[in-house]
Amino acid sequence: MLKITRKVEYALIAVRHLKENQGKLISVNEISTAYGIPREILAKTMQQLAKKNIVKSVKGSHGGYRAMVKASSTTLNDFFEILEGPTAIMDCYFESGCDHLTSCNIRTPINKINNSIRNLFDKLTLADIA
Amino acid sequence: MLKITRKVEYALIAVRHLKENQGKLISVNEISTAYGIPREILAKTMQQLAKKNIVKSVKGSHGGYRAMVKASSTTLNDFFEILEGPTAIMDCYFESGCDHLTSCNIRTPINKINNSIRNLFDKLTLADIA
DNA sequence: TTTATATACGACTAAATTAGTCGTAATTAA
DNA sequence: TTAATTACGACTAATTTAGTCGTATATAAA
Repeated sequence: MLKITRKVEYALIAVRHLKENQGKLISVNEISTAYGIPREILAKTMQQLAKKNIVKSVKGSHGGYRAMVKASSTTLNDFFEILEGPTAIMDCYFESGCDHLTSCNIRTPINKINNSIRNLFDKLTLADIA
Repeated sequence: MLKITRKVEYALIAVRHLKENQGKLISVNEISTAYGIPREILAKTMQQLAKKNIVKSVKGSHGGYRAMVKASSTTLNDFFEILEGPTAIMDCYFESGCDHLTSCNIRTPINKINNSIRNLFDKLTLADIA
């Protein structure tokens, strides 16, 4: 439990790699072979990041990705949300479909913990990792 | 991602319930019906907690569980570890079987984040939740 | 204009984790 | 003896995560 997904892991590795090669265009192939990441997964992940302007995509032969400014300034919370949706240690933080809300005796403290974690990830940016 | 399991959720609810009924013996049945928790899962979870002296079990008819001192003083980190093993946002924090450690470019910052989370859960005890 | 190398995107399958069930034994109050 | 309970392990189901495949589109270079 409390794990990040491989998708997020791959994305962090890729963003870091792009930043280590500022300006250059880097293909998904290059990153996937360098770090042993399945190519198709990484490709789709990069597409998600490109849509949110974390990276810039260039199509065609000799195409690839490069890091954009947001690849440093984006908070981990925002980054995680782009790839996996809102971060919450329990669904009831965001969703409403819980049958037991009236009887639930831990919702308030759990939400406080969730706020603490979100606060932590709000203070960290991709610059701190990648 | 970054979710706690239902098992942990059920355990927190149960511990809190026991503490709200200090001294009384409460059966698994009572808790599972009160909160809509599957009985067998809760039963096994309580057994794990009893082994670690978070709660005390009393067998036989009119048996049940009661909260022990540790039901307040245990940190969330320890509590999570009892039920789900060590907390880490990525396996490489504890496990060694990663093929890509030499090429991995995010291990150090990921470990720092992990330390931050563990530090957060070390400062919180069951008294803060349950 | 053809070819090779890319990104873009959706449908699909496989693997792993989490959640839940079932059966049986042991304990103890009534 | 019976009913209510904890103890424990094997099993199945559901969900989530991980990974694959097929096809379309774009573009540099031969």
